[in-house]
Amino acid sequence: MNAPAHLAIGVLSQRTGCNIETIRYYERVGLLPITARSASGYRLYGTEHLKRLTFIRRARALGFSIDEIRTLLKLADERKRPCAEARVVAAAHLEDVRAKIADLRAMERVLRETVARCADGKGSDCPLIETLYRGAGISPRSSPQSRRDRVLAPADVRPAARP
Amino acid sequence: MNAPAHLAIGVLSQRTGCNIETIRYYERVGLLPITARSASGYRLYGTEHLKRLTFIRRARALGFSIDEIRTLLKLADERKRPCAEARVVAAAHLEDVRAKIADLRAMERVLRETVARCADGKGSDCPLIETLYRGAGISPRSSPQSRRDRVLAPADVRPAARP
DNA sequence: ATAGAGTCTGTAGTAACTACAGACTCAAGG
DNA sequence: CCTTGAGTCTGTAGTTACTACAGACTCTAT
Repeated sequence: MNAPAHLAIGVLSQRTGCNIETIRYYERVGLLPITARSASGYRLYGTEHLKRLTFIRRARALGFSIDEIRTLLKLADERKRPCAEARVVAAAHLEDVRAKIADLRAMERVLRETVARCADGKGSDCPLIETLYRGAGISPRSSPQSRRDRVLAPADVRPAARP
Repeated sequence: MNAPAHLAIGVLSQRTGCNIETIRYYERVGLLPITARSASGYRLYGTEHLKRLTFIRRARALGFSIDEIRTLLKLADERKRPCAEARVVAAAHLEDVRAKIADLRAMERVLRETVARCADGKGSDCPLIETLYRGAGISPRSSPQSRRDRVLAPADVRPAARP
């Protein structure tokens, strides 16, 4: 065992690939516990934090939200009958992921077709822009009370943040 | 033609399925022009706004960011050689969408497998939680300088907002 | 005249971070 | 012992694309 008893935040950051500000953020929002501090106020972490943070990062990489992870961690912490409940969380999330894939596939198809028409466009107008202006065979909504933005995809499909 | 000369914001909202606050937001961020106002200060819209907003909503539904739409609109407004440039924007976006699909597929696979193991889990521990803690055949990063969060997907894969 | 709907501005909230500023602390070198 | 540079601290503000108010007007119909 060559692991030291306490790790500084920078070491934890390196070991998990999670940046320092994010670690402090996870503490603020309650995913990581409030740690012991050194005499001068530095956070001190142990291997349990390393494991927990790894868990969090993996779950995030699988697309779980912070809230879902909070639930999962609570279940893991309780260590009683967590399996069924954890499965519910994961299954719901799986459905979300599948819905998202379906939406993105629809986007992909329209984009691909439009870009293709753009590529061999000999006319004066840009087919891409025409498509967006005139609509790709989709009419603007007629019923105002319909809750969904039925252009191509459900209303709640928003692009993920791309910095 | 039964379209009136000016539409109030609420009517524009109904016709486009875009909510009122969002319309004002688009004006603030420069996607919609600053409109004429009635004597009492109400915004007045015409069919050109209706078309433009429809364009914006469709582009958003296809996952274009506000910034990309700004570019697209500028090209459409300029009406000179927009096709090639618009195609570049759309093609880049198409690549993003494809990358996102690939990432989500990877998530889907791991989630599906994990949930399945969870369903027929006869042991005492939850395989889902174990997976997250121990890793799904993926080791925690060793090289600190590697830029990507190589758990399953690139670091910039974040789940889309789900209210 | 008055009720109820529509609209206005401005601000603040959301998710999940990221990016500072300005102050401290720590370890190594001279 | 002092300095230098790296590490860490807090707190606040920025990001994206909206959404949700509060409080004040205005418009339409009865």
